[in-house]
Amino acid sequence: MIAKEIVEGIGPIEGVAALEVAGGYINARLDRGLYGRSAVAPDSSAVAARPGKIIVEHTNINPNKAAHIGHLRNAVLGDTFIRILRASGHQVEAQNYIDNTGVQVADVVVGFHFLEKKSPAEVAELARTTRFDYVCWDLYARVGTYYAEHPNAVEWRKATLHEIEAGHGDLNEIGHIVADAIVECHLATMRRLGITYDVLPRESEILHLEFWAAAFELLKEREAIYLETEGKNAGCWVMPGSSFDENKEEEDSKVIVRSNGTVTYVGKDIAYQMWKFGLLGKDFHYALLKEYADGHKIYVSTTEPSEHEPAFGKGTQVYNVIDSRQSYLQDVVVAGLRQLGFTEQAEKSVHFSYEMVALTPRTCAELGLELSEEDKQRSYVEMSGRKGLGVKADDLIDKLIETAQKEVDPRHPEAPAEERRAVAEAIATGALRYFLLKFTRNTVIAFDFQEALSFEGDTGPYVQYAAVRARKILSKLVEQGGELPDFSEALPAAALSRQLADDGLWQLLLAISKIGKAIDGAVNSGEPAHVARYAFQLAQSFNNFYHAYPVLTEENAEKRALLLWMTGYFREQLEQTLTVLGISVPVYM
RNA sequence: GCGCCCAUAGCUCAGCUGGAUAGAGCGUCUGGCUACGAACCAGAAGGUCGGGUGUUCGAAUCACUCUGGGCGCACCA
Repeated sequence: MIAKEIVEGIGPIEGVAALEVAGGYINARLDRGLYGRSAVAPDSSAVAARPGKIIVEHTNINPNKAAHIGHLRNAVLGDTFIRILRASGHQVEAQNYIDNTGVQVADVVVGFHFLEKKSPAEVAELARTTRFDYVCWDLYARVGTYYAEHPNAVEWRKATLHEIEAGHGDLNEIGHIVADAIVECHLATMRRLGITYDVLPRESEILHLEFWAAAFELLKEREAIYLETEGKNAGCWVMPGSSFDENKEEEDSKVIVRSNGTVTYVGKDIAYQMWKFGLLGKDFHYALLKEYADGHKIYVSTTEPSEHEPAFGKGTQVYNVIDSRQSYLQDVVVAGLRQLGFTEQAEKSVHFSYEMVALTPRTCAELGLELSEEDKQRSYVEMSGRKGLGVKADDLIDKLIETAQKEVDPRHPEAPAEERRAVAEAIATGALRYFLLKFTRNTVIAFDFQEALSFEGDTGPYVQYAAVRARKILSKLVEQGGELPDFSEALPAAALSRQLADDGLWQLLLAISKIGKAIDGAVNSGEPAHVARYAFQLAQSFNNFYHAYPVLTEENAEKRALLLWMTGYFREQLEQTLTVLGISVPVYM
């Protein structure tokens, strides 16, 4: 009733062909010719640059062992979100924090020095000649079991941490050899997936440049923390529980400085978060760590100035890609900023959280890992670096390439081996990135080899395949001596109106033109999975089109022009979407 | 004990700020390759959205509650 009155009273709208009443709803039918025309001959599609700089910190792997699939989820989420932000016009800085002086590195040092009795020179030799991140992976697990059996061995860790902090001695030297070598391994692993960084801020510089001291003074001055005089935390500087959770009381206070005067992890993190916003009053110096063939440079923090050092930090918004298990600590960090009076920055601090990657019992069995009866009943089992329980990133990538190669080789026996290898790599990394992105962030991924190695259905290769098919149609056209018409001439609004009366084609056009919406949605919700989902739907629409509308054999000239234009438009939009996802399109499949 | 998260088809997951007959993929069953290459497509079967109460014209979506899972809650990082 009301709907009918509205329809009758509203009058004609530009671009809308008809309004219909349907069971209390009003359906607007777009003018297909006009809509199509705006896609064939767009006015201007440049994305406007946005003010400010967004810092996205991700990866952050302890440099003491090989990266595993949990780390990959972090890095792929972070890297993709960066690409999404950049696609929507933001200036973004990719940071990867390196804790090269922490307990995890110290434990591997303990392994080399106390268990294996190796000198720094011998460790350096190992780093050069072996699959070092794998060696450390095993050693770290060994140290873990050793601690469990010899509780006193924790003294070794203490001694090691002490030397590393003081900055001298064999233990310190081994620590830096290990951390530097493992960082190189991680960078190489991530590079295989197209992931890179702008700057690597390291804990060693945070320590030597005394970032903490500056933050400590400010925290005391603004009374964000106080010296506890009684109870279990007597002698410690603590942040009251009420600062980060209104339901908390004094007894839930968080220790920031221990009674022995050393700072806790959270305290250091507050100082670091302040630096990211340019609030600390201190800064790093930088050195060029590496430069890739494509010109991309990665800088690393240093204590001494060098020539031509770029400026990092001073962000207006900060995303910390950290798994959801650390949400409590992230809350404390943000509360620290707020208590210091930096309310704006506190609001611009986003814990970009995601659930862990666990393993299915079946995958554990395939890896030869023994599980308790209890674990076998679970739907997934948590990974543990300390126990050496996990799937190494490079092993998984290798396995994916191997699997892809088995599909590629028989399809293209005549192609050069090198080219087939490149195709297999594109498929493997596309499959992996897509697999990690298709789940929304707060879904626990129960990793399963069979599922991850699949190239059919809702997978990266499915999407790549659609893109390859679109390219193939266009290249076949040229091969047959044809050429692309000038669509702006060949497809005036009237022609589009005629051709788009076909619902199948109209639906495809609607699907293709929604990329901007998908990206905006992903930015607003912080959900890269939206873009992955859009890519899949787009590929589905195209595969459908591919079967329903033979392009090159179409005899009606106007329709053929439309089909060719659609193919090209699809190809363009899908490739753009895949680029945002960090997935490349192989030359053939 | 307190806090956060999750529960949707046999399995794995979507479902954005509540809106029309709840969607994919896998698996199962039927069909489709002398081809713009089937890593594909078409079709079928399969769900009282964990239970309950409430708010609303309207709830998978919001609130409360119960049940069953997961993860946190150190002078560890």
